[in-house]
Amino acid sequence: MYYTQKKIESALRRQGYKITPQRRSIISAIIGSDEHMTPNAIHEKVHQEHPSVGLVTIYRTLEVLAELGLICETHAGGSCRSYLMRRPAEHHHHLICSDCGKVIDFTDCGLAELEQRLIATTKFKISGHLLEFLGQCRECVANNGSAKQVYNS
Amino acid sequence: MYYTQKKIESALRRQGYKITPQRRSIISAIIGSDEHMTPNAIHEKVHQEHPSVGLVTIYRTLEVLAELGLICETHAGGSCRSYLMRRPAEHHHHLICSDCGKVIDFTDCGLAELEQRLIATTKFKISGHLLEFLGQCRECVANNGSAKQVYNS
DNA sequence: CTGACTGCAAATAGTTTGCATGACG
DNA sequence: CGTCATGCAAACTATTTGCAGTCAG
Repeated sequence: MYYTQKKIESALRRQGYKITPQRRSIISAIIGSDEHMTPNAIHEKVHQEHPSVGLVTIYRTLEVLAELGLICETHAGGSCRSYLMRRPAEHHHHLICSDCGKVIDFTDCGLAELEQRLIATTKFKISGHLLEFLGQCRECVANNGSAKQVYNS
Repeated sequence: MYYTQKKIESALRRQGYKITPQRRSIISAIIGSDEHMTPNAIHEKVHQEHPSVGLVTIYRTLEVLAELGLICETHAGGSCRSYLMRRPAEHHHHLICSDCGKVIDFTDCGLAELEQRLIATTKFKISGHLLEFLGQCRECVANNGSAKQVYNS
């Protein structure tokens, strides 16, 4: 279901990109995490094994991975910076805990009908959609109090 | 339906904020535009009338307006920087042209059922959702060629 | 009057680029 | 071996903050 280290590496190789220890480590860091990660978070994680890896390399590797569609960006909680996460091969959306950052994927958004209606009424050529639910996971609800209202619902 | 200059100003006043010519101008710039605007775009527009207004003031005013829920942020095309737009008072979503930035609002997303299902299966406390369709409007389809695939669909 | 608002300049944070060196294939 | 990748430093862009003067209420 999810991409494996192997699959990603062979995809890279197939596209003429070289496999370096740095890239291996970056890929493994992304795959090994259940949460969205900022470039910075990835850097810290990679740094533990390979202290010499620069943040620049993270950015450049992420660019390549995103280009090949092996990772995707999301927009988590309040801040709008680009977050990245491992990505299942198929269409999916996210349910994000705004407290701990936990991400749950789901695929059945049932928006096809709405999309058709929008196309009919607006004559747009729709290329995709972004759907994210925000909230608090059970653990964070238990720990804190009420959820912050992040987006209008 | 949409906030008017008057309503926004009285909301500000009610909260103890002062109405200055700069703020008036910023509000009017946002209200007067059909598209999402970056802080920079707002600055340019405001600058035409009041050349002395600094970008800093734009940021500070936007912060206040967002705090009071009078404007909202969105995530347009590829780039992930924060964009802002006028905001209807009620629940709505956006259909965004990734070429020209045109924004169409719609309110009937029909996601309530999905939300209930997610709550049931994940035990999340869901505080809201973000739904944006990306594509090209009729004009841009006519002018260019095929749409770029921005988000997975 | 007085606290809130503004503009400037400087500080931050995040991200990108140029270049010489190093390593994958 | 040639080419692509890396690391460093510097450049850039977007945004925030400190401060002294100004203005709305």
